[in-house]
Formats: sequence, structure tokens, C-alpha cells
Amino acid sequence: MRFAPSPTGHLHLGGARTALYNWLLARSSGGAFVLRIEDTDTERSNDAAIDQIITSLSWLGLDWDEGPGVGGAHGPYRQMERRQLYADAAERLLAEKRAYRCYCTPEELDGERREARKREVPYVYSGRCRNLEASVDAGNGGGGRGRESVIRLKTPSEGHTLVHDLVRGEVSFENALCGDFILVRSNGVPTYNFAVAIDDTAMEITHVIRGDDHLPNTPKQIMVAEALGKKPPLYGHLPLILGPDRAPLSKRHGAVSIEEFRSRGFLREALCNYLALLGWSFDAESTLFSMDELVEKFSIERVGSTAAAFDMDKLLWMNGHYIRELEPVELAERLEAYLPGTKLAGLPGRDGNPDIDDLVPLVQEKMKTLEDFVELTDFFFLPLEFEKKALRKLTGNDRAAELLDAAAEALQQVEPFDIENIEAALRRKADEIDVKLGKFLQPLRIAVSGKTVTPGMFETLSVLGRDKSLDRITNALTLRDVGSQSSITQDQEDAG
RNA sequence: GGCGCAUUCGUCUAGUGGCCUAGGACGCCGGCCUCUCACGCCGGUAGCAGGGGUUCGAAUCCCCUAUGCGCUACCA
Repeated sequence: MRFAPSPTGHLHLGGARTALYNWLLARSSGGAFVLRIEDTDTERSNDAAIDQIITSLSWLGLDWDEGPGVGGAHGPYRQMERRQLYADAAERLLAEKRAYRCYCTPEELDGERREARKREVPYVYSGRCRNLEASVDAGNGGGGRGRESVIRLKTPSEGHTLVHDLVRGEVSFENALCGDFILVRSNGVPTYNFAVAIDDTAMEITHVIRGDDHLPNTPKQIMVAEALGKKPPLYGHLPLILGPDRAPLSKRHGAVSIEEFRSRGFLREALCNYLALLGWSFDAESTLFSMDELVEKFSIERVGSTAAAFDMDKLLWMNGHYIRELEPVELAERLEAYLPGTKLAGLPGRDGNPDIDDLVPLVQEKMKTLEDFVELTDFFFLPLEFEKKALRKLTGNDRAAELLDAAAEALQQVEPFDIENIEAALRRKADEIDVKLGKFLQPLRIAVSGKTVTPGMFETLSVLGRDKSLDRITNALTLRDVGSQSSITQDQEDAG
């Protein structure tokens, strides 16, 4: 099995799914997963993209048995480093008269294409140069001197080429419509179809699982393999991934690169599970699969053939599920790695701030992404900032001052200042002044956090500590005394 | 235009001629739980693209139409 990305950008969702399926197939069948970089598009390929892709694959946990960084028996694993191989193959094909040099210029070909278009007839290369070799090519030192040439494969002009596709079944292509396609460009660089076919056979690739868009290329690759006297691999073509609007997924749909999902706080296990399900299913019931279960249960036969739309809501749900499933210490570790890129960078554990471990139990079940941790807990670390809505609720509440006073009074007595005692004290106080707990806690929540939504109040207060809690209550009280719109913005600036 | 692929709830899908009054998951709606929000639990909403066949019987097989997508490069 192989995954062979072209390094022209980030690893995106579609590529990741392709990689995942290849990897699963390899892992579940005891085969090798090989990573090969297809960089024959010299215009668009670049090294930064290769690094990026490798980083993303590693992050997903899709390790390769052969490829960049690990080597292997079939290297090198970058096509541009395999050029001698392609050149040799081209030479051989030329010598065996299975291929020939073509001297048609791009302009001439364009003309042919336009002509075909005009006559509403399918365009196929005319094969004009097919029988030139005797007269021109064989001449001294190559008669084509002075004029650039490409190398084309002689393809059958009749019959069909069958692709036994692992996910679609048998697909038939008419040879007459194929034409003698180009193997080697005039600049000496092999085309995709040529390089791929050579590499797949040379690397002893048995299964090629790739995007749908390659299906029409497949007969060409089979022809190359056969011309070379090699057996082509088995192919399976995955339908592409669509955006929510059912147009092919692209940047304008928002996050599409794996790197982006990572930085937005998604977990690799959620991404892999979700991606696995986007086009594959195990049975009528199951949706949650660990990596081990995927390896155990994945099979190419159960890959569907219809294009699937990406659904962020489902991914978010799944990500939340995996976050909840993590051991708290494990979640803390992930956050440890994640937080440095956020506004909380360096804050946890410093200057009397709470540790990540202190907060994980408070927010674990509320998080859908690691990113959520930041919004959920920022008020523990940063100067208090009131959300607009929260401020409105607080200033609009006639009893707020009274309730806050009562809360402060209750909290003063608590000793030790822990969850149980805080809860007991506050419940008692609420009882005493005869207000429902919810009514009592809500102004307190806003005063202490600036938000209408927070982790449990007792836990929050205990982590925040008595001093900070009381300070914030006091501050909220003054804020209420001032009360006007203009001073609200003033306070926000002070807070920030 | 040609060639190819596809079409089951809004979304991901189960389904391979009778088990389908079409199942699960996300979402959505309602309820329970509850200090807010979530989580969890319970319940509900919603679908076989259309038309012809074949068959005692079709989501499942065949044909046509429609729609979407891919390819049609000296891109991959």
C-alpha cells in the first residue's frame, strides 16, 4: 500500500483520509505502508510542503514503513530523485519501439485540440509522429536536433482497458479515446502517469488506494505497466470529500488542512475516527472506533462509492467524546502541548495561578476542542473582562448587590476553603435569605468570571481562592454602583 | 461535447429480492437531571431523485431521464 502525495500544499482532509485508508489497509493486512513524494510538477512542488505533510501524517499517527526519513528497500522515495529510473524505462520503451519521440509543438497540438472542439469530436492525439522514427529519429545523433521532442507511448487504437476497481468494481475505458499520451516532457521530466506506473511496479506496490480523480488515469498507468512487462497493482478509488454545500471541499469551506484542525484543538483520534467513517462503515450500529479497532475492522470492501459531505458538527461531537474519554492526566498533557500557542501561554502554574490539572476536572466534559479550554478558563488567569451579556444581566438585576453581599459574607466564613465547605456555606446562605440556589449563584458567577457560563460554581471558587473571589465580588459591587453605560466601557478597559 | 463515476432522513451511513411499517449516528425539537452551560438519559422529527420495466414480491435487478461530480494538459 502506498500514499503518494504531491507536495504542493498542506495535507488536507481528503489526502488525510486517503493516507488513513492506505495505512489501515497496510496495518490490518500486515503489509507495508510506503510514503512516496510525487514532486514531478517542478512548478508547484516545494520542500516546505513536504515537511508540512510529513508533520501532519506523523501527528495523525500514520507512520510509514518505507519513505522519507525511514528509508526502505525501494528508495529513493522522491520522484525527482528517481529520474534515472524513468529515463532508463523511457530508453527501453523507445528501443523496443513501444514508444516514440514526438516533435509536435504545443502550438500545433493546441490547434488540433481547437479543431476537434470546433467539430464537436473528441480530441485524441493524431499520432502524427508515430512512424517518424526511421526517417528522423534514427538519423545521426537524433534527427530531431534543434527541435524539442516529447516521448509518447504507443497505445492500442481499439479495444477496451478494464480497471478492476476495489471500490467500484469493473470499469471499462475505450482505448480509441486514449491516444498516444506523453511519457516524458520536452524538458526530460516524466509525466505523472509515467512516473507513477514505473514507481508502483518498481516499489512492488500491491494496492493503490487514492482519490476518485485518478480513476481516468488508471488505464494509462496500466498501459505503461504492461508496456514495461510488469503487472499493475490493484486499484481502489475513493470518492472525494464534499463541503457542506456539496461542492468539492476547498479552502473557502474553512478549515481543510490537518494542520489547521490540530491548531484548532482537535484530537488525532477524533479526526481519524471521523475520517474513517467518511466513506467507510463497519455495520449498521457502530460509530466509535479506536485506532486499534479500526485496524482490526477496516476493510476495503466496505468502503462506499458515493461522495461524502464533511460535517463539522459531527466532528465536534466526536472530538468532545474523545476529550471526555481521555484520562484527566492525559488531557492535561495534551493541553500542556497545546496551550503555548494560545493567549494562556505560560500562565498556568505561574504566580499563584492554578495548574492545568486543577482545571481539567472542571471543564473536561464541557470541551469540544482543546481550544475551548482557553475560553472556559481564561478568567482564572487574565484580568477580569465582562462579556456584554453578562454585564447586562448583572447590572439589570435589582437584587444583585444584595445577593453578592450575602455571598461574600458566606465565603468569608468558609474554612477550609474547599469545594465541600463552599457548597455547604452557599447553600446554607441561599436557604437563609430564601432564594433559589440558581438565582443566588448567577450574579456571583458573573462577578467572579465575567461570564454567564462557567464550570460549577463551587469548584470554580475553590480553584480561584478566597482572596481573588472576594476581590472580584467587591469589584462587581462598585461596578454596579457606577452603573452607567459609559463607565462600563471604562471598567472593561481597566480590566483589560 | 466526449468518456467515466455517483444518487437511502439536513449530514454520515446500514441495507445485496420477502426479516423494511427502511435501522444507527450527528444535527434539530421536546422532556428528565441540574447552580449556568455542557455531559448523561428518555422520547420525537425526517429519507429510498423521477419514470418505465422484470418479479407473486424491489431501496435492492434492467432501461431511460434528471441532477451532481471527476477527467478530457508537456498538473498531480
